[in-house]
Amino acid sequence: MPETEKPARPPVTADEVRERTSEIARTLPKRLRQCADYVLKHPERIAVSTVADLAAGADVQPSAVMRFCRVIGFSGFSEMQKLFRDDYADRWPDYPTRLERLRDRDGQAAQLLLDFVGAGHKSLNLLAETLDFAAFERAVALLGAAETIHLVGLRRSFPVSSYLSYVFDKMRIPTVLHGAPGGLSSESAIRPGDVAVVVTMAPYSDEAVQIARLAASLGVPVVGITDGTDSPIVGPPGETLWVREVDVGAFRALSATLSLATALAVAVGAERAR
Amino acid sequence: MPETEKPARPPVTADEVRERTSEIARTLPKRLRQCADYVLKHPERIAVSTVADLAAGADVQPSAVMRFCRVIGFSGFSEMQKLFRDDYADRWPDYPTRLERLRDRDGQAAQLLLDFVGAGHKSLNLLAETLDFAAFERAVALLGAAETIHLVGLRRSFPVSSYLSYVFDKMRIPTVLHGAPGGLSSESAIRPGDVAVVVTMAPYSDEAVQIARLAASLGVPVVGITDGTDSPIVGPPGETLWVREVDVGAFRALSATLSLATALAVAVGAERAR
DNA sequence: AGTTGGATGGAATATTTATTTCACCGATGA
DNA sequence: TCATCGGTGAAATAAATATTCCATCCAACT
Repeated sequence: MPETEKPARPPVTADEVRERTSEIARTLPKRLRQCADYVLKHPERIAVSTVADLAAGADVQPSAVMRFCRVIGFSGFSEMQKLFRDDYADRWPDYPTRLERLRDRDGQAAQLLLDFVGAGHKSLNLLAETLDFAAFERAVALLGAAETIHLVGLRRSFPVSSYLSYVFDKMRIPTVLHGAPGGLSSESAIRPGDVAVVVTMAPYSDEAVQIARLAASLGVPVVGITDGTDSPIVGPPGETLWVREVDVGAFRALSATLSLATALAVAVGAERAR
Repeated sequence: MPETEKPARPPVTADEVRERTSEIARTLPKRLRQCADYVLKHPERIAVSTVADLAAGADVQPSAVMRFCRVIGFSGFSEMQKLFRDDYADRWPDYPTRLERLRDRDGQAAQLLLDFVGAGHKSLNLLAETLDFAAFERAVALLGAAETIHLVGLRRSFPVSSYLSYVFDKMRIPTVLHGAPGGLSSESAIRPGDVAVVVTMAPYSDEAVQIARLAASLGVPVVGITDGTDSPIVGPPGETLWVREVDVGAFRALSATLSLATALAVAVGAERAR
């Protein structure tokens, strides 16, 4: 028996709803198809309508609308509507206020999580506002032309370099991941024509800095992702991208750094596809 | 006797609401002024919020919001909301707003970065709004009492487990990181009294699932971080935490997952400090 | 200090809205 | 022709939400 096409998971963006809807619209029975057509035609109504309004608009019964929501993967109309409302509100983001509403949650640990979420929002904003986009574009060009990309990131930055390694690999771009815990040193793999991405945050790790120096001495440009002007990797030919993470107590998440790194990798992939 | 300032007739456009509001804001008592300020600052919220939401945003009681609606000239909140909902539908599609942000940015790559930042924001919201906080607290308690914590995460999830390893290490909590690329299998290190944290996202990696099963068979509880109800690690004793990431094209960042993981680790550290 | 009147918070109530249920319909295949 | 089953509509129920009410508070005035 063939697996059912029903998605186990509800969509997370309005776009995803549109996609799924148009995908399955042709296969739906009459009334559900009317719902689908209406949703495709008037997506903006969803955020501000009731089930009854929507049903009237699509010329069906409310229960048909409910069924439609389920077919798309939601638990019901409310869940779908929430998505569209958030999507709308996201254009005027005001995350602090939104989080405030969740504040009076149960325990300590829950508070902490909200703190990290808040810090993540702030870090992302900071990134979007302060990033040197010109340098970012140049870094993309540089990496787009590289033969092999060397990824360097230790300790706190290791998740970043390992994620870069994963994303590049998925796009079939050759990389070498340096400094993996317990891994062997692979510094000798650095050759002219390559480019290195070095991620290091204060306090800067000696090994990362050394690999950066080595690369520079071989004429290999370094794309640095770092967090301060006093960073030791500023200087050698290449580009430097600054990110700042907002911290929670003594701890810092990686939201901005990882978003930057991911965008960098995907942009490089797009660049190379041409 | 001077005419009262109360308009007998309700406003008929959203603009009119704004005008009246800013006109009388200074003359209003404290709570009503808070409402006025909030409405002026976030007019877009009115169409998609409930009275309770608005009240929370303005930090007043719902009844204060009701009074505010009356002061402006409406019969109640519903009447005001109706006005804003109609207004909202008229403005659709709101691509201009969206494009505006994008247009003044230089190139494609910058574009992409902003997309990832946007996805990050959404993912964080989704996390804050949908996380099962009770399960989160239970997971913290579980890990707080563990002897050794086993961290399992491969491929896309490896950055998460390696970051957990870093954070736990910083707090001097003993962990074993499994499945490091090129690392040796350390499954035999799993012993009763330990707890495992298994991070795996669709498509689920076999190895991660197997380690989870092994742990379960040894009576070691598993704290699962995963993204779907059909995830194979749901089931064994322990807790399951669901996270969903909003994606950009075919790519997905890790903002929410990493924030959750970090918060989990720090909360466990705090728990143990007691 | 005592009185008064508006302002406020919180809880009770009314209303709207979402969701479930179930009986019926109509096509499809035996 | 009859049984079956997905699809459908309508009405019942559950849940969320708006609205009202009232006891209490607070500041201004006597």
